Formats: sequence, structure tokens, C-alpha cells
Amino acid sequence: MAGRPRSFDRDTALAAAVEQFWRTGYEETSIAMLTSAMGVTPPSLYAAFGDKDSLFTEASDLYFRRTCEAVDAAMTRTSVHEAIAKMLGDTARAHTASDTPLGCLLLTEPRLTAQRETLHGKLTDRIARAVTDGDLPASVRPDELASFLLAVMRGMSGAARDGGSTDEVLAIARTAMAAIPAENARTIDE
Amino acid sequence: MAGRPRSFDRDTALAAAVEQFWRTGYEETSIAMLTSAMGVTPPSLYAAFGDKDSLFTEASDLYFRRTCEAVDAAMTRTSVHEAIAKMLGDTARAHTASDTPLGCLLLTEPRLTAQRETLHGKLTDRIARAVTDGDLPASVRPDELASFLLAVMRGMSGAARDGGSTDEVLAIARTAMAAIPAENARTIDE
DNA sequence: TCTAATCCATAGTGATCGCTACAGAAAGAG
DNA sequence: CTCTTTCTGTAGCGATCACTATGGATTAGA
Repeated sequence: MAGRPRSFDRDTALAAAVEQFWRTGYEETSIAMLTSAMGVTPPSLYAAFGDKDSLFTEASDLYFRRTCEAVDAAMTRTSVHEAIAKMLGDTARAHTASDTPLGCLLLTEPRLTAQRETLHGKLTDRIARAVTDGDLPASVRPDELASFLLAVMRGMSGAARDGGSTDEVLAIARTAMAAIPAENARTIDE
Repeated sequence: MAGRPRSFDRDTALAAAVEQFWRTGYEETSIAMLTSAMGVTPPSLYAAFGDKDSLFTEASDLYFRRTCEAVDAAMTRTSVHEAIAKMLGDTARAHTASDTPLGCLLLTEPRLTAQRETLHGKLTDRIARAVTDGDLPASVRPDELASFLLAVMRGMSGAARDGGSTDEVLAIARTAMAAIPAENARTIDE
């Protein structure tokens, strides 16, 4: 039951795989690119992570978990406007950060539709809570506003990949905030 | 100088190539997929269109020209709000049309950054004109609003690819319209 | 009909794809 | 030490990638 221990750190290698998939997506990332980025030979990669599909699943799950943590943290803000502004601003900065690949793996990879749906659900729930709390007008359709936010973030990812600066992508987030209705004070006044 | 005429219609074959690239993008589209979709053997394809890169350039140029025509048509509306609403609405319907591939080749293909930049310039010009005409407040930054619109359209393309219905994608367009400032009547009144 | 020119279909080029067989190296168990 | 187990590196598997050499088919002009 004992044997030669593996010569690399699995978590470190996985983090390298995340970054490679993040930079080039699933289809455009070859095993050769992965082994090079991870500092591991093909047989070691397959022994530790299974095939390319399994490795991508594990890598994208890690990426997704980190993204959800950031979104959840933003969503805890009491004001939904602050929550959304925080999320969009953090997204803009993350997509254009110089120490990570540009854009967002979760938002751009065609395979991750289910994860995007989960994220959409998170946003919908937070917006629905804001509506019942009177933080947004009753006329707001939570799922539609959530779809809009997801679309804007996808657009920011694309802008970042096209070379947009942090300020330019932040401007998109700022402009999008104008589409979030104000609290329903006016509705009450009528 | 005479010779055997080609047995296929070049424009029809190019249209088929456009659709294939539209559906699967540049990298994921193989020559075998193209020859199958175009009804042409590889040597005929290479004789008529050059290599894969040249064919993609010609196909994406055709796609880009059609897109620009649609955008230009929407932009002729006298009111910039109507122009943008028309563009976003048409975009939402086009991205979810059942007789064409989902989403937008121009907005999603990484190689087409230059064409997106051209489109961004078109939008910036139209918005700048609206600002000088008093159709938008002077506080509006045309390039920033144009970036926002491009981001929203990219988001709509992604939503369509993820299986969003026409109504769901139209809702994104409708929500985005709320981010377009009203004309500067209020600014004048102050 | 004969020649020159151009296109088409078969078949295959080297390179790269994801993936793995094999054999030697490095550890614990006895 | 030996034995067993597991990992590592080389080297290469069949399949597919973009692309093309070759030869027969089909046209216009002489």
C-alpha cells in the first residue's frame, strides 16, 4: 500500500491548470499546454486528475467556488444597490487584473452554462429579497434584472479580453448601475 | 486561358462557411466541417478561398457587413433612444432566431476585436451626435455609453447561446434601456 | 477534334490532438 | 537487504488537424 510519493503538489498543479484554462478556454487548451503550465508529465497528470474533461471539471469547480465567494461577499451588503455596485466593480477589476488572465472563465466558457445558471439564481434571490424588503420597486422582475447583470458582466469580460483598461471596464459597470431602479419611495408617495 | 468551370456557387458556399463559423467559431471549426457544410472538397475550397484564415476573413467580413447594415439602419432613427432601442431589440431577436445559429459571431469571436472596435466607433459617433443635438445630456460620455451598449449586446449573445429565449434576451435589452439617460430637458430647466 | 487550361476527387502529407504502454526510479513494509 | 506499490519519463499509439500532390474530368478556343 506504500509507494513512491508524487513529486509535485496537487493543489499547486491544479491552480496552474485553472489559470491555463482561464487563459485559453477548454477546447483551445491542449494537454501539452497543461503539462507545461503544471510542470507535470502526461502520465502524472492522468494519474492525478483523470482525463482532460475531469481536470477541467475540477479546475472550473475551484474557479466557480472562488467566484461564488466573491459574489456572496458582495451580496451581504445591506443595500442592494451597494451590493450590485460592489459586485460589478470587483468584477471589472478582476477581469482586468494584471496578475491573472483577462476576462472570466465562468462567464465565457461555453461548457459552464449550469454554473452561470446557478449564479443567475443567486442574483435573482438577492434581488427578490430586496424587492420584498422595499429596497427595490415591486415592478422589478428579479430574474430579468439578474439576467441583465449577468449580461453586463459577460460584456465586461469580453471588453477586458479585447484589451479594455480597468477604467474602461469600470465605466461599463458604472453605466449599468443607472439601470437599477431606485428604492420604491416614489411608489409609496403616489 | 479557358478551363473547366467550378461546379459550385461561390457565394452559396461562402454563406455556408459564414453559418458554420457563426455556429462553432474559428478554432473549433475544422476544414472537414467546412467542406461538409459547403458541399465542396478540400482542394476546391483551397482553390476558391485560400487557406482557413483567408476563408474566415472573407466570411467574417460578409457577416460584419450585414451587421453594420442593420446597425446603420437602426441608427438613422431621429431619436437616439429609438435608435438604441431598435438596435438592441433587433439584436435580441437576431441572436435567438431559429433559422440561424445562436448568438453573434462578431461579438464572440476573439479574432474580431478590430471589427468590434469599428462598431464601437459607430455607436460613439451616433451618441456624440445625440449629445450635441441635445438628445442626450452633456454629461454623457459617448465612448463609455457605447462600451456599455457593446457589453450588453455581448451579454445578450451569451444568454442566447446559453439557451435563453427571445423574450428573456429582449428583457435584457429592455432593462438596459433604463441606463440611457433621458434628453437634457431637465438640465435646460435648471 | 485537338490543345490548353482549369477544376474535381482520391489519397495522403507531416504535425498535433488526447491518451497510454512500458520500464526504470523511489518510497514503505517485511 | 528484498518485495511490493506507486510514481515518473520516454516514446509512441490511433485519430484528427490544416493542407496538398497527383491524375482524371470537363470546359473554351483553335
